[in-house]
This record gives sequence, C-alpha cells and structure tokens, in this order.
Amino acid sequence: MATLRDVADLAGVDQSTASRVLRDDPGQAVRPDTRERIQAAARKLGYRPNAVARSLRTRRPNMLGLVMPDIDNIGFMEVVHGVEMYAAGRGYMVLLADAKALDRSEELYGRLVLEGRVDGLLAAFGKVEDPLIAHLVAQGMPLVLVNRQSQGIDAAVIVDDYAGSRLAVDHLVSLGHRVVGHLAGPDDVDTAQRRLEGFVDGLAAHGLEPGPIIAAGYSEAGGRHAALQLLEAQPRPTAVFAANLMSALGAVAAIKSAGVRIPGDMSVIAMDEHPIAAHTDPPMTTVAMPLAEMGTEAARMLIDALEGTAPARRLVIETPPRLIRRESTGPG
Amino acid sequence: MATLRDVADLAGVDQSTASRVLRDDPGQAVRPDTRERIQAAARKLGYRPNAVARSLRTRRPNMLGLVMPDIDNIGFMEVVHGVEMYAAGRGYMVLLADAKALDRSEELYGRLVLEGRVDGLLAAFGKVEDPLIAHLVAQGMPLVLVNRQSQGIDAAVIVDDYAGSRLAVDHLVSLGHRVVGHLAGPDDVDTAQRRLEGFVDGLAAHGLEPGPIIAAGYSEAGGRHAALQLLEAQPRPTAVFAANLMSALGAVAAIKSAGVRIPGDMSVIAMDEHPIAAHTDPPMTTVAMPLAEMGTEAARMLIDALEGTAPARRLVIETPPRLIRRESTGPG
DNA sequence: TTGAAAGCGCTAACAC
DNA sequence: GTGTTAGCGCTTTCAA
Repeated sequence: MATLRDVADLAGVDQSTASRVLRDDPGQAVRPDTRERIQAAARKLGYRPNAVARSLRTRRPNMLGLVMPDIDNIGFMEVVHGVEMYAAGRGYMVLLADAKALDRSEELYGRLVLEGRVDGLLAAFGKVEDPLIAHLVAQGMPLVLVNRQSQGIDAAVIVDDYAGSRLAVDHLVSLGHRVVGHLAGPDDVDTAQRRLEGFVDGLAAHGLEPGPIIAAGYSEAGGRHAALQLLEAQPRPTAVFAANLMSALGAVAAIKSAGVRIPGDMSVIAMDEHPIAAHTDPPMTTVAMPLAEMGTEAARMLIDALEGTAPARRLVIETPPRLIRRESTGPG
Repeated sequence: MATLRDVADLAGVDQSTASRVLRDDPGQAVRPDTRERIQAAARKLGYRPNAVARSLRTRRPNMLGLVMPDIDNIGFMEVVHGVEMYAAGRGYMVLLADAKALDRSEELYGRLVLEGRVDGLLAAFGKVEDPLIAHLVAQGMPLVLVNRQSQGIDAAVIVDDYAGSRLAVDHLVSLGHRVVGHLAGPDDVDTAQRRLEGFVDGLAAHGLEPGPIIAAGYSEAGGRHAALQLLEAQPRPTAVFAANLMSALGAVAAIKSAGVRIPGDMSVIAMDEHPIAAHTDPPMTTVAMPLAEMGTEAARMLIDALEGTAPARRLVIETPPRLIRRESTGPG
C-alpha cells in the first residue's frame, strides 16, 4: 500500500507538498507542473490516504455514529439509508450501533465517544428524560437526536408525527367514524407523545372526544392486548388509530379472532408505512412519514455543526405525511 | 480527554509501562503495586485508550466492514444483529455499508479497504462470478462471504438453502401436491441457484418432475409477473415455492386477483421468515433460516482469520431450517 | 512556492 | 520490572 511518502519520493517533492496538492489545500499555492507531477505519481501508485493516520492527525475520524434502539424496527432502514447517502457525499462514513448489541448503553457510549471513534452522534434512541443523552451533550459531544426529542436538547430532527396523526384522524372522521380509539406507544417516548397529541387534537378539531386510549407499546403483543380492551370499551369504537405498524398488526389479529370484521365493524389505520403493509389481511391503511429525508437532514445538521457551517437546532421535516389508503379502513 | 501520558504521569511511571498494564500485556511482568497504581490513575482520570491512535500503531482498526446489497432486504437485520453481537464481544466494531449508498462498488471498496478503515470484509453481496470480490481476495484482503458463494473463493458462510428448499418441497408434497412450480431468484446469485437445486432435487426425491420454473428476481414485481405465467402453465401447478418472501407476496397478489384461491386452488410457500408474514393474506407459510447464526459465524470466522486462530473456509450452518406453517399452504 | 520539523496517542523493540 | 526510543502515516505550523 503506497504511502504519502512514496508519492512524494516518486514526484521528487516533500511529503508536505504532496499532502497539500492531494488535499487541494486552498491556503497554499503550488506550481502547476509540480502539482501535476504529484498527481501523476499518486495515480501511478494508486495512492489513497490512510484514513486512520489522517484521523489521528486531524483529530477527526470523519465518522458519524448512528445509534438505533431496536434495529429490527420497521422503517429503520429508510433512516439509515438517508443518513448513509448524505454522509457519504460529505466524506463521512457511518458507524451503525445497535444499542442492544453492546451490553449497556454506557459501554456503547464508551466505544463510540470516549475512544474517539466518531466525530458526533446521531441518536435515534432516548426517552424524553434521558440521563445518558443529557450527559453526552453536557460533555460537549456533538449530538443530533433523530426521531426523538429529549429535555434540554435542542438539536433534534423529527418528522411531523403530530400532522401524521391528524391525517390519520381526518381520514377516519371523513369516513364517518365518531368514536375512535388509539393504540398508544410508550408514554416516555417523544414520538408516542406527539402521535397521541395529534390524535386528541385531530378529534377535537372535528368537535369529537377521544375514544379509549390504550397503551400498546409499539409491539405486536402490546397491540393484541390493547385490542382486547378496546373491544370491551363502552361505547365500542368503530375505528382505531395505532401508533405504529406492528401494534396495528397485533390488534388486527386480536380483533379478527374476536369475530369483529375489519373494516366492516372496525377500521384500523397505522402509523408507519412498509411495502409489506399492502399484503396484510386486510391490506393496511397507513401513514407514511418522510423517514429517509429525516435521516438525510439529521446527517446534514450534524455535519454542518461539526464543520461549523451551521449550528444544530430543532428541525421538523415539513414534507407532509402521506396517507396510503388501503382496505383496513372503511365507512363508519 | 485523558491520554496515556496523563495516566503514566499521575502514576509516576513511563507510558510504556502504563500501556502494558492497561492492555494486560501477557508478555511482560509488572509488579503488583505499580500495576495497581497505574490502574488507579486510569480510573481516576476516566482514561480510555484512543482507538484511532491504537489503530494507527497496530495497523489494525479493529473494524469489520459489513457490505450489504440492498439494505432493505427483509431478514437483513437479523444478519447484522448476529454480526454485531459477536464482533462486539471480540472487541470489533462493524462498519455497515450499503453497496448502493456509495456511487459504485469501487468507491466503496476504496473507502473501506484502500483507506485502511477495516481489517476485513464481510460481503453479503456478490454474484457467482464477481470480478470485484475476486480482485479483493487476490489483493489479500481478508474477506468472508455471507450468504453468498463466488467462484474461486473458499471463505463463505452460508445457510443450507438447499435443505430449506427441500423442506418446503417436502411440505408441499406431503400435502398431496404433484405439480409444483418455482419462483426463482436471480440466476447469477448463488442462494437462488441453491434454492432452485433444492427444489428440483426435492421433487425428484419423491419421483416428481419439477413444474414451471419462472424467474421472479427476488422482487415483488417479479413475483407478480411470474405468477401470471405460472397460472397459464399446462398443467397448471397446484403449488408454488417462492425463493423469497417479497416475490411470494407479489405472486399471491397476482394469483388472488386472477380469482384463484390460496390455498384452495394454489398453495404458496416462501423462503425467508419475518414476523409480519403471520399477518399477510393468507398468513404465509415460510421457511425460516438461521440468519442470525450465519452472521455470528461469519464474524467469528473473519476475526479468527484476522487473528490467525483459524483459517477461513467454507461453512454451511447446520442448524436446520424451520418450517413455519401458516395458511397459504393446504391439501393439493 | 516548497521544505523541514514536529507531533496526533499509542505500541513494541530493545535496553537497562 | 521498568524506561528509552522509535515510529505508524498523515497534517500543519514555521522557515526558507
């Protein structure tokens, strides 16, 4: 593997000169012919700068840490993809870490941050009150929350969950539903809170009271249990809005096995889109959020902050949520 | 951020001594009391070795590159998870790269390999004949194929696709099906080839000829098109085995909209399991492969090879595929 | 416009 | 047992 030294020797110049040329150092002028000599030498040797050495010297690994809570989360990949595409274009790579893959979050934090592997963190995990996040930021670690908000942290890129919920509710109400329930996510998670708010406000905007709100915790099993309660509520809702796809699926299963027809007797709509939702029974009406864009913008914000271009701040992706109308919702 | 130097100074020893203690260098004996002094100093300062500096010195970034073809592939996460868990335990992190996130594979190769970011590569992409893979290996890059095989490359960890196919076929035949079709994956991809072979041999083991074999390319759209052809085949099959879940789903959609009932008129079984398959219409019978284990074993093999413990070789995960019986298959 | 020199934080020969 | 020394490959003052 050719080193900078090799290139410099071949071109008959000093390392430092070669470095300047190869990095297009703007602060320094270099004579065109030596520039070409160096470039020719680099080409000939197939030179690529060693990323580790460069990182040590500049103290910038050019690496973004992307920490996800549960890596099998549907829709997760879209975020990762958005981050990666954008980061690659700015010369950063992304180190993906599953919070669960390392024993405890603290160990994760150590490996990524304390050992200097990343310039900054994209954190797609975290509760509304989160000591780890708070601690990281207090230590001065550049950090942008993704799809999360946490007390005292400004830097956060989120999609408009509130608007997504309202879209779902509007759809249900326009179909004639008047008693609408909600399968809520974990109440200490910000997205879940915003989805719940959108649900309540959306109904209020139509002069309606919220129907039963039941914790389903973003999981299939949670959706099942919640649905059972929902079916016993008085009055029984004619429609439900589930805060995510997996809980919706669990609910649908429970509802169907109770002999209640969807959408005949009960409409179901879910937050989170995935192509596979077109194939569920019945095909699930969903709300698609601009997740890839969220990833892209979060990466942009973190890199801008790292490079001093623009400070990190709170950003709500304005791209409107899309209703993907399928067959789990019908007239109420 | 405390450096080794700081620790050494605080403990009143030389850097090298501190380094030896903190790394548990077995080659060197250190007096218990100085050892403790150093450890106390490190604890007090919250010392963590800088990964970049260490990597530069040892020429080992302690990083595994994991390159996936399409990152939204279902089942993908299971592999990633297996890799990460195992790698973390051996002190390696994993740099996840989407082959598509970087302009061309060559650019990817450059960033990961040429720039010295990784010790070795876990490649879950690659055709049976793949110049890039061949080139990497020829250059001496430690590389283990995951869920792939490629000409001239020994190092590969795969699941037993062949056995998975046979399991699927056995299931169909035991249900009474005699004319069974196959929705095949891309014919230049090794898993697809092995799934096809298992299909053909499985049928032969029951004295049956293969029914129509139609290319569906692992995609939903491919599944749709393929299903149309399948329905016109003479004699028309009473069952299909799809080489992956998405193509099966596409096929199911096409079959149903042609007015053919599943499983009444046509049984469908798919390779690849995902919890969501329990919620499709009808719930899909699938074959679950030990993907997390494949990831784990691939990571183990690569790390063993890197550390000289054991050479990389061809490994077929023996854990048998599991049939997840649901409702898309019925009597033939 | 180019070169010399120092050093990022660490490890590993080698010396004492 | 512990210290000295010399880099890993690169960037970045500072001089010339």
